[in-house]
Parts: sequence; C-alpha cells; structure tokens
Amino acid sequence: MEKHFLLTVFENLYVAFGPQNWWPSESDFETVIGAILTQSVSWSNVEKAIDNLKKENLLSPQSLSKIDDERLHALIRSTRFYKQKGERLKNFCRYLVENYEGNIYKLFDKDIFELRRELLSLKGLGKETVDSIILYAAKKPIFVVDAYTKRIFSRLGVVDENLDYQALQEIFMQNLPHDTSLFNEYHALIVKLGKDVCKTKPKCEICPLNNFCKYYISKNKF
DNA sequence: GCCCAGGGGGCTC
DNA sequence: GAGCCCCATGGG
Repeated sequence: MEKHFLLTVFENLYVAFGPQNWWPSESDFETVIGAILTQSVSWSNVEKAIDNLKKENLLSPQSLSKIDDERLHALIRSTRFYKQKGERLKNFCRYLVENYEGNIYKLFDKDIFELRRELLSLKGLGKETVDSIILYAAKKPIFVVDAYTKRIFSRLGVVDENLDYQALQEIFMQNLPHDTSLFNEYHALIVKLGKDVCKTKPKCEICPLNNFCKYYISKNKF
C-alpha cells in the first residue's frame, strides 16, 4: 500500500463529512467515563447515562469510586451491560483515587506505551477502550482501531480482513504522521462512515470512497 | 418480530 | 491463538 493512500482516504472522508468534533464531553474525565460506557453500545445510550450522573453530581472519581452499586446501575442502565460497566467505572475510579489522588492528569503524565500498558492492566479496559482514552482524553497520538476500521479497509482491498488489532494499528501508525488531531478526526470519520454507509449491508451509492472501493467495483466478489 | 450498536472477559480446544 | 458464549438496553 502506498503511504499516500491512507491520507487520500482521510481527505475524502473529511471533505464529505466535515469535522466530527470528537470527543463530545465537558472534561477529560468525562471522556474516560464515556469511553468505558460506550463499549458495544450506541452513543445515544451513553449520553443518557452521563446526563444522569451529572444531574446527581456524581461525575467525579471520588464520588464514583464509592457509589452504591444499585444506585449506579439505575443511573447507567441505558448503556446495556450495566452491571459489568458499573464495576468497570468503579474499578477505574478507585484506582485513580488510590494511586493518583483522583487526578487523571497525574495518570496521563507518562510515556504513551507505559500508559497503554498500565491502562490495559485494569479489568474491563481492552485495547480499543484504552487507545480511545489515550487519544481522546490524554490527547496523545495513538490510532484507535475498531470493527469499522477492519470492515472498511478490508473492503477497500488494502488490508487482510483477518488482521488482528495490533497488526491493523501498526499499518496506520506506520503510514501516517503521528498527529493527535489527525488520529482524532480519522477514527471519528471512520465511525461516521461505518454507521451511515458501510454497514453489514453497505450503501455504496452514497459512499464518498466508492471510486476506489473494490467492494463497489465487484459486489458479487464479496 | 428482526437487526445491531463508538467491547471485553472467560472459557475451551 | 481462534472460536464461542455471556453480558442484557434502545433505536431503526
């Protein structure tokens, strides 16, 4: 793959959809909470939960680390696996309070890969969630991979559809400048394209990438 | 009624 | 390491 290709795709998406303004939140701590709550659920479900937490003044590491389970479950029920997610939130907040005085910037103040390893060691934080936290909350340049990334770029014919997370991430990291705002906008645009166009049943007619998508050129191949 | 979301963990083989 | 199941709401 030519290095220029990934930038060309980005430019086409940006022209078509414009800036996505991720991550929608009032604070970097809120971004972390959103990253955990949005695991396998649409963002509209997450907004309700975050609004609930705000209304009750609970959106802080100190409050969430010691909140009653039943109460938390009720507030974040809209985010699907709410018992698991409740525990994940409390786990993270407890860790933050005990090790960093509840200050995420003290947690973030380290090398990008050291931070990644540390976050990955926390239960309930996998690769995608951790990379989202690093990119959108800590604002360090790491490329976030998700199911849409795999689906879209394998259909474009530039990556193997069986590549794992790490391999796919390396392709983007090796072929793009390590720029936080580029990675921010690129991932958001991929999600936008995935949601609106490139679903299981794609709408190739309205896809801004259709002139170089192999799926579009020979549909019966897939 | 169906489908699937801005995943991760645990288990089996 | 891959394949499967579990979790368990809401919008189209």
